[in-house]
Amino acid sequence: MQRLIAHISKFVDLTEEDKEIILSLMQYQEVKKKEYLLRQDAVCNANYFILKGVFRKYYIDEKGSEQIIHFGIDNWWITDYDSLERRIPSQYFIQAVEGAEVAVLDWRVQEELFAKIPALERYFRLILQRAYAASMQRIRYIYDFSGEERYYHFSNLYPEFLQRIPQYMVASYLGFTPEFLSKIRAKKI
Amino acid sequence: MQRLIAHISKFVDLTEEDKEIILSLMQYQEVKKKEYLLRQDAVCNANYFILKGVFRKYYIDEKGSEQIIHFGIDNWWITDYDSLERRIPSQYFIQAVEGAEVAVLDWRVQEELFAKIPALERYFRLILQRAYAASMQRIRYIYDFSGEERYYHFSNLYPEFLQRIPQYMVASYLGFTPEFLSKIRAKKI
DNA sequence: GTCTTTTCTTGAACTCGATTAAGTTTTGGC
DNA sequence: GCCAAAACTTAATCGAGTTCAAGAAAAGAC
Repeated sequence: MQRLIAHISKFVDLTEEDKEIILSLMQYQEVKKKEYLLRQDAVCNANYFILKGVFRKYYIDEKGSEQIIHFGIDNWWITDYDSLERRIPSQYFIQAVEGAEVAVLDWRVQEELFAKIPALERYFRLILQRAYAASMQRIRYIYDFSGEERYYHFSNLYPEFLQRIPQYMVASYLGFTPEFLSKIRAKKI
Repeated sequence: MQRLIAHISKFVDLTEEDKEIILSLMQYQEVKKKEYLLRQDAVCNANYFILKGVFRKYYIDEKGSEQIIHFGIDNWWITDYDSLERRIPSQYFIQAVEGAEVAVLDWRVQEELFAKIPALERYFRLILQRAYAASMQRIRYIYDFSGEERYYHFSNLYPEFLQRIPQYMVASYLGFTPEFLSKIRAKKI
């Protein structure tokens, strides 16, 4: 849980008392591989800080196949903000790709925490700015580069990550079929 | 400027004094067609609330052509948060598509405003959540639907908007060529 | 009003990546 | 260690959308 405190401290100043309040109001939770933090049609009840592990956020598209829109890794928050804040059913699944540990911030506790520590409201504003910018960047990659280029870019940026998750998930995240990914890899070797 | 106050009030409670502070610290500005609020390589200095008009946020891609990643319309904020917050050169242009009016929140004033009115920090957190969710939704559309489907979806959602902006901008936003858009339209009629 | 610039259209050739339908390899449960 | 399930590969065919090039129409400028 110290990783969470360290992360928040990179963005805003916390007193010792603040840190204790945060630790007392958030839950540590272990998540097994393939376990879900959120399922489609359920209302999202918490924001999760990933202490360790990998999560994927996906939905079932028109054709009935899984489409990954986001990977959550160490030191990122993962949730469906739209469902969480507006208390509406989510369109997404959030599932552990490998065994993981998270810090859980329940939505009812969140308000209490913001009231006690206003700096946290700022922290989340900054986190969201970062997430939003990353999402814009993602759209850029989709538009600017071919599937092959996106794959090389991704594998250069996260080489170790590529080893940890199944290829069909990478293909889904990058927006093409597993068959096409096979073809790209065959070309290279 | 009352539209801005009305908008903020939809998300958080403001006292009369708060409203006065906001109005006193923000600038009203008229923007002519084709004028820029931000250019690539410049550091973004403000967040703009669109009172009236349409803006496009775009960049120059690898091949040297303009790629629109976002349209800003009435009652939305538009800026490059990454550049604004981290004080780094922007990758984007923000340009008025038609004559417009904006409320300007300078980055130096922003901190002052947050200090005086903590509710605003919350307001921007909520705005960003919404923008982030919209961006995710955008990625979904790109992955799930064909160019033709995206066009019909867009034209059903914003029929009047379609009349106001050149078609090549719509094509760029939807992620295909103007030629292809022409073909889609030819089919329909 | 005419002239220039901007925007839109049309058609032919081409390409990236999807689809389908095998077969192969790897992983995990017991 | 064995078997089933999950993950990956290969190859042929097909289609959505690009590219290039040229011309038509619309919108500003003076």
